[in-house]
Amino acid sequence: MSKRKPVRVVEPPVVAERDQRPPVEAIRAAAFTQFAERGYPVVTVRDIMKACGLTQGALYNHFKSKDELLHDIIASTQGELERQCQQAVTGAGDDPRAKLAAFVRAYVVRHCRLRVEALVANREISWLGAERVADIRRSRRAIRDILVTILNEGVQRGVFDPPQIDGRHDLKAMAMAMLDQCTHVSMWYGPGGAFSEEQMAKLYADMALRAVGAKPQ
Amino acid sequence: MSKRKPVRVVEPPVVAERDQRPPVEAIRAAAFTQFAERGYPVVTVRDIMKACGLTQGALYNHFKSKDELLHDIIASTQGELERQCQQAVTGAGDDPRAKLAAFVRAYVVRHCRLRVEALVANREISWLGAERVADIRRSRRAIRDILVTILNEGVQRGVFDPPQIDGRHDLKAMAMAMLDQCTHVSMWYGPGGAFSEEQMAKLYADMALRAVGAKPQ
DNA sequence: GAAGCCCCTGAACGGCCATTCACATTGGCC
DNA sequence: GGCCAATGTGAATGGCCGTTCAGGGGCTTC
Repeated sequence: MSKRKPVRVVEPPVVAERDQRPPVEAIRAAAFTQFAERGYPVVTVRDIMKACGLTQGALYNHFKSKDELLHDIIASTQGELERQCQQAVTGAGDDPRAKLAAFVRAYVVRHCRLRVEALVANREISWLGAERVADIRRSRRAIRDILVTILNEGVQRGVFDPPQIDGRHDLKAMAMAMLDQCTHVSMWYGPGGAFSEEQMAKLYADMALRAVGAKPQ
Repeated sequence: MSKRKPVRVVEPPVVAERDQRPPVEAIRAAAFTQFAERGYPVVTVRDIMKACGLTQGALYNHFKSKDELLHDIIASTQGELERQCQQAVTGAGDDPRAKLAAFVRAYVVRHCRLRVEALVANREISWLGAERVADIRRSRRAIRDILVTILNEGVQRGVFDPPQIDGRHDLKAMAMAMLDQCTHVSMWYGPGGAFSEEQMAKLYADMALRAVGAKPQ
């Protein structure tokens, strides 16, 4: 009757065959799956290593600590996300409307396609030690700032007419709102549904353009 | 060098004076704060009880388990949220535009004002055992359905003209998107900022109305 | 065939976990 | 004053935790 740990639905991993990939990758992969299914604090080093056919001690030949392992996983998806957002915007030409649409579409497609990666990056980030969390936050701010810049341009050029509160805009809040919205598709979108990733992305881009009051192109 | 637990930024609680309120409430309050600051799995029963000036064993005179304690906390805020949403809508008259605005405003004001409650309810829910999570999910679905119903009415009556994908609506997806957006104000809104809770609520209501293509009233 | 390196093993360390239980201590009521 | 229920204590139970480290294989390179 003494259940020692909260379990988040899924049971610990069975023993596995030794993963054939290079050990660092095998460990990363196993940890990723475990963190996604059960959450960082209840996944033990032993669980992770068992899942790729090694023993506890071997982890420390490849990572300094469990914490570093988590950071490694989150940082790599976060970095790729930032790159993709930047790329989408620079490839979209000069019109703020096109930039906004491209940004949202890229962001949403990614969050539909790499749901699990997004989930881990967003849900487990709070377990990172203070030093290791800093660069992830920086990247998030950078992404937000891309969006804020687009909104600003749109307003300056008169192609966006966003809602005001007492005569003032709050473009930062709007950017946050949009990002929250787009980020959390990953929490409920399933590929089995009636709409594809691209259709979702289009829907979200439409909503974003409407929200900022984009003038017809 | 053997840091035993991930810490989520904040240190365990110092010993506290015995809380003067009735014990159940004192425990609930202490647990709530601890869960909010450090997260369910790393908060120990000893931590909670120490924070309200009791010892571990006493918890079990008031709750069956740590799990039940968490459920108790989440269920009470979730219930109140559901009630407030319902109330806002029924008090808003007949026009779907008014209903939508009222819903969003109530939801956002609450999530700005009770940020921490929202945070705990959303972040820690995944630690609840399968049996205990069911009624929370039911309540969430109920809230979503209120929103879907409003959107549906608006479309039927021709006062909403939401974006389509390949000629079809996806009102459920739109409802989810709006809820995600509104829920996560609680993650970054701070009362020190330039805008009040009510101003935020108005901003979000405006965005929602624009997103669904509400015709001018 | 020796040396050096990389990688893995599994025991060991010091400590903490949720829950139970025999045992006080209270305070109201006869 | 005696009884009872409610409530609190803190030791005990049977574990598991992240990390370290001595020991040992199996490579390559001389």
